Amino acid sequence: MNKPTVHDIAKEAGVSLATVDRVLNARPGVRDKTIAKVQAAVDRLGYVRDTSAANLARQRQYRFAFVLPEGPSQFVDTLRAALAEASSPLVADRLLVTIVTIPSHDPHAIVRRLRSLNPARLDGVAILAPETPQVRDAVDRLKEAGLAVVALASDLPNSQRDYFIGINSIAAGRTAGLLMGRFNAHQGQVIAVTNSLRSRDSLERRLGFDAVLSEEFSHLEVRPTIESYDDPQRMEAVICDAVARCPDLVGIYSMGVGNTQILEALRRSRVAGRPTVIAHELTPATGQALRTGEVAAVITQNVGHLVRSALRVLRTLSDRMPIFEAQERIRIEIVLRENLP
Amino acid sequence: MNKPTVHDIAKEAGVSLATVDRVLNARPGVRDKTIAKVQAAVDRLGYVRDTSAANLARQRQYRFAFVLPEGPSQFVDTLRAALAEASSPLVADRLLVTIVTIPSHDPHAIVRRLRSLNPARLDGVAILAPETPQVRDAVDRLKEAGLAVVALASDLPNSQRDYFIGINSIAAGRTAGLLMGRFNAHQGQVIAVTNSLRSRDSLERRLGFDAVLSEEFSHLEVRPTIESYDDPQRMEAVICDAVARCPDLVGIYSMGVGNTQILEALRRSRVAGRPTVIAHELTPATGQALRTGEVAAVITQNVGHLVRSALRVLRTLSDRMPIFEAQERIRIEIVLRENLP
DNA sequence: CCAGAATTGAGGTACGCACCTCAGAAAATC
DNA sequence: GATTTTCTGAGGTGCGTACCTCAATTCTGG
Repeated sequence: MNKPTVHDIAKEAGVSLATVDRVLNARPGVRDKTIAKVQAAVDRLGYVRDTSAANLARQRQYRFAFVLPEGPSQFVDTLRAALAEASSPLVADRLLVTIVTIPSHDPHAIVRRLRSLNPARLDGVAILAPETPQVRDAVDRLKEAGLAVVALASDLPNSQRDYFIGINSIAAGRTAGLLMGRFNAHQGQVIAVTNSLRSRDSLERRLGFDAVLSEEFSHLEVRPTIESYDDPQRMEAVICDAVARCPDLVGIYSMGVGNTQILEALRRSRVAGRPTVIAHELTPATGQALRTGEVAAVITQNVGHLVRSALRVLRTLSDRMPIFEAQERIRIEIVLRENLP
Repeated sequence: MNKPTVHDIAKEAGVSLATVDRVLNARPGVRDKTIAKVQAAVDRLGYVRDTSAANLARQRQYRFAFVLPEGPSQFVDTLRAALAEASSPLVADRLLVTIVTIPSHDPHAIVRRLRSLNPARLDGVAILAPETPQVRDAVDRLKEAGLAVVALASDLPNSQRDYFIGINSIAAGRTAGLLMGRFNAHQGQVIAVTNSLRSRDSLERRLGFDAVLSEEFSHLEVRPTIESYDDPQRMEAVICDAVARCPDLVGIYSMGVGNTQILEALRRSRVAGRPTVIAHELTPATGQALRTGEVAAVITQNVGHLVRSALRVLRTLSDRMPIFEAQERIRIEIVLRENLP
């Protein structure tokens, strides 16, 4: 009737509490036959460990670090905000989250920062960093120290990270491509803009975008990617130039950071016929642009889910429990003016 | 350094443990001045009640009922599945969920079922039911019995329900309208199909859909809604008829249940030029249709979030804690072939 | 069969909190 | 100032689990 406890298991299995405890917590010194007896009793009674009591008893603290790039980035800002929001209920849940800021572009500095993390004082790390060999090594070191490591938003596929929390960039690019194609029935040119194609995410988005356009929307011609290299002025100049060069520009695909500058440049250059702008990441700027109609669609991932999922996965990994994949899959969200959150 | 406990509060406030306990649990018999002292100590130390320990101590069980319509509905099926999926971690969290099935269309039977719920054995109820005066009354009765009540997926706006977990139907309809307009640059007719416009959700979706089309896409003409009244054969006949009548049909908007039948009818009637089909609710059938290209877009809500959000809200309400709105807002999701989960 | 090792049992303490009792202190009332 | 009423303190118990110790029992291999 009531929830069975360890005592019930002990009675049911005909062993002592100590043995049940040894089995449940995978402690050594129990014969296989006895383990089986206890397991059977657990199954029969449908015993589930009471996590509240367990956490209380073991004085468990989940100490996680979130490693996020510094610098003005609306995406990272929203991420930080989401993390801050999520952390009020955390305290009550024995979760201790620290945020570690890393420089955006200096791989060595990133690695220094990662090495400065004390694995003895930490149970898990969530990392949002560009993939470089140095970062991979640093991640592997954390893994070897026994920490749970998840990649956040941007995957580190060749590292030992336990899990990736985020969306598939190629699929995100394909989604953008599909929208661009469906939104533009007539032929014309599309330009794609990013901060830098060295970023794997931008590259993959572009790959997906191009693939869909060439498979299905051959009436649209995609120009080579314009890179701005973190320079707002350059961004503006290059965009104005490209716009001028394209006689029948129908679409602009903004693949990464710098949405604000792109929008600014567009406002100044006064393109005729209002090209379809599709951007990534829902931020205050892109949200506002959706409202005014300057941006037709935003492809994004819900940062709230991102953060909560990362916390759940880190906790599950720390407990060495199986991860419930379906719940952790972050969806590629399409935001239009009418379904702004 | 460490998390402060009630003992720390007692020391800090210069009172006994018993008094701290009285204040924290709002028990009577404490002078205002003393309450203030304890509050001050709580604030100063940043004390947060350890919910694990608290729940353990008070033997708390959250007993919730989910009231869901019976009958073959892919949406409700996925909802049930999501609920089943969500409930394995629940047991460990002192959550006890029962599912109550109600007939879809008989308001009196629904009410009988709702009345049969024993408020003494329940802490909260999540209800997915069509809004009728009888249902409203039943909800109000539950509220008066002290239960937490949330409306699931479909709101019960004029009842005393504490919260609505779901998406705004008008906005969902507007989103569908915007997509329909953007996907079809040329003029033509659009037909809208639903099971019944008596359902408030369908009605509101239609309102939103029409509003956007008439505001922005006047080149599209929306025909009066086709209703099928739960009859697959009728649905097919009516659709075939409508398709035949529309010389330049460019879009079909499926507002509610019956997506499978609509698709079936379309396959048979072999409409020329492949109209843009936009449907609601992501189910196995609509997902498959997205893959094959028969459906251009699906407007949906994530049932997993729906269920988890409902559970969170019910628990929060039972604890008489404030709800963190931003986290509970369910997004209107647009699913295309490329961002299928 | 016996020594040594491996396994098991009995019991305890602790975690942080809820809830209870009862005595004693402080305040309010007359 | 005496008496009632209202507050407060000290202490205890229990929730379900983790983790520890020590003794008792069972199992091995020789």
